[in-house]
Amino acid sequence: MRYSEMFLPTGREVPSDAELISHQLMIRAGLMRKLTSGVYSYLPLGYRVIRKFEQIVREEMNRSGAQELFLPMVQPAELWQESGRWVHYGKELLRFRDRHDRECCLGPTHEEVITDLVRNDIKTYRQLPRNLYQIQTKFRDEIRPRFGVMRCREFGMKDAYSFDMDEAGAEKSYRKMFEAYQRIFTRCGLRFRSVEADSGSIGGSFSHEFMVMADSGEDAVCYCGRCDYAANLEKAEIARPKIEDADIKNLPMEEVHTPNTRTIEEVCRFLNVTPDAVVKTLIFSADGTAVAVLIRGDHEVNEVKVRNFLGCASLELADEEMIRRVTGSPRGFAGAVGIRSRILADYSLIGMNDCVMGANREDYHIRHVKPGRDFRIGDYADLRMIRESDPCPRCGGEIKFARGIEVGHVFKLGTKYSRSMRAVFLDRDGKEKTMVMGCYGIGIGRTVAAAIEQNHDADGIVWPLPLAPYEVIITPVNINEPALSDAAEGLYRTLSEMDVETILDDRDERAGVKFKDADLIGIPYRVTVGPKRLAEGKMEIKNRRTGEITILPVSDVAPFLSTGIREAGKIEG
RNA sequence: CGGGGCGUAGCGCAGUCCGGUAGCGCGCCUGCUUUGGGAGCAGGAUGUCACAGGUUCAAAUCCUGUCGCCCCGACCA
Repeated sequence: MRYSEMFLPTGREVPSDAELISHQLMIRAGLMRKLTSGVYSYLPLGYRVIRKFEQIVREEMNRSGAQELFLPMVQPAELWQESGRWVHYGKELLRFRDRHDRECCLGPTHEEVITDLVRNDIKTYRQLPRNLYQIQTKFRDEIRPRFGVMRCREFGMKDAYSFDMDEAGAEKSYRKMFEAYQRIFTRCGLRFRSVEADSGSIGGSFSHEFMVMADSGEDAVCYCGRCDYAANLEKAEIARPKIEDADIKNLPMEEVHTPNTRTIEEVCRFLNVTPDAVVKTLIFSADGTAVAVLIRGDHEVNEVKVRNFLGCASLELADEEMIRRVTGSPRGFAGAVGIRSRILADYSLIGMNDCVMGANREDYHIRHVKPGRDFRIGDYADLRMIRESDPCPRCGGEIKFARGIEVGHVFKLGTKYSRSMRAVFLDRDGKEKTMVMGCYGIGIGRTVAAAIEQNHDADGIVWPLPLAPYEVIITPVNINEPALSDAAEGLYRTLSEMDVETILDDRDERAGVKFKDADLIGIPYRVTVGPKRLAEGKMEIKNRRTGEITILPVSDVAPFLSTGIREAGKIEG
């Protein structure tokens, strides 16, 4: 493509509303523009990158045996009422009425539609298993869209759904997707990690997130330095500690006046104890019912774990009114002694026998509390966040923390949708069975943004070759010199004939401007056509990533680039 | 939704306190010079100062309301 004919508006200024580097560069490099909050247009250059990534996704999905189809974005309310999500899916589900006053929604995901499709047309075990996928626009009315295309409302997603006869088959389908995802992100040249993820109320450990590692990532993950354990922080398990029979104290409870001490730090300072001797009592409202969660003062509660343990749909910290009802005191002084609610305790409370707690009375705490003696704990469970000092739950090795961008999620659904929507089949002996499902997503735009987070420098984007919108940019230093212009045109023609994706920067601009733009948009190879080299019959090839310069005779340039690109493709493929 | 900030030319911003001719840089158009890392000179175009109402002789500026956008907390690809 000739640069002079392209719609490629680049910018020198950093847009004022962009925080993340990927967001800034996607605007500056002319990849996209915002239409309204959380809704973006892709410009030609950006769309080429999207298409490149989609193609890799397609190839690997097809290779895994999945079949591509295309489902509607507008969906009828009835399907969502059947699955129960019309009520349970929150405000992210954009609902509206059509001219006949029929309730509809924009698809935030497609389990309902695909399950409906499959239940109508798959009737026998002979038609199973199947894995169907699409690359479609989703709409989720996010509370707070941010970070450009990273968390937006309208976005492209590859979503796949597997249907199997039984658990064993579903596990096989899951495995295949997991491997396909590994190949996809490897081919893109991204540094990523698959981590165990929360699978919500469906249960099981069959959920993995694919995280592109980046400090700007919204997700925190931990991984073991010794074994291959890796998990989303909210999922990371903590082994039940062994009970050490340390010195068992049996001091009587004592209520102490502790004015102006609401935080753990203040209590510790006042009573001269360490945070691990304090027990925090957090009052949650679980589907409207009060539950007290006890956690050591130096730990943080993991709400996902609490929610999963209770199996409740909603879990939030109780409001002032509920706290008063169960503790009889204002927020900040809750304790387990005498509390009127169910009590859950984190494993770390096991063996504690002399702790400080709120007294359920304003400005008072109790010390020398002994769980079991002074109050009863309903259940012990793993309810806290992992810390960097905790050992690996698998091998006891050292746990490390990192941040990542969730670009993919593989999920075993079980029969959640197939049961509620009656997706059944007849098995070999004529018995009706419920299909076992899995679902598998990849954020298309988000992966592209994540690739930029990981691949940029002070001058702009540094595309991994498989995602680059063009592979080569030819930069004649001065378009008004016929010799330079002709040589550049000649190379452009040769490369195009060799199917090398090339931009010819034929703009009547100064060399500096062209170099800056080439760097900004991140084309992997730049061929500079300048007077000095050309007089010697040579051209200069610069590698965007390494900065390495190769000087070759004119006739060798195209073959060099073509084979270089092909080789790189082979390695990544 | 709760808390904070912003809205002035295509982009980045000043001007707002203290009311009085709407500005700067980049970009854009024309011409000449220049031509290997965002050129120089000369000339030029571009504004519903977010919107609505109010106060005033006079409002970008003061008052009230509305909308939009961004950032921090409840969700997910």
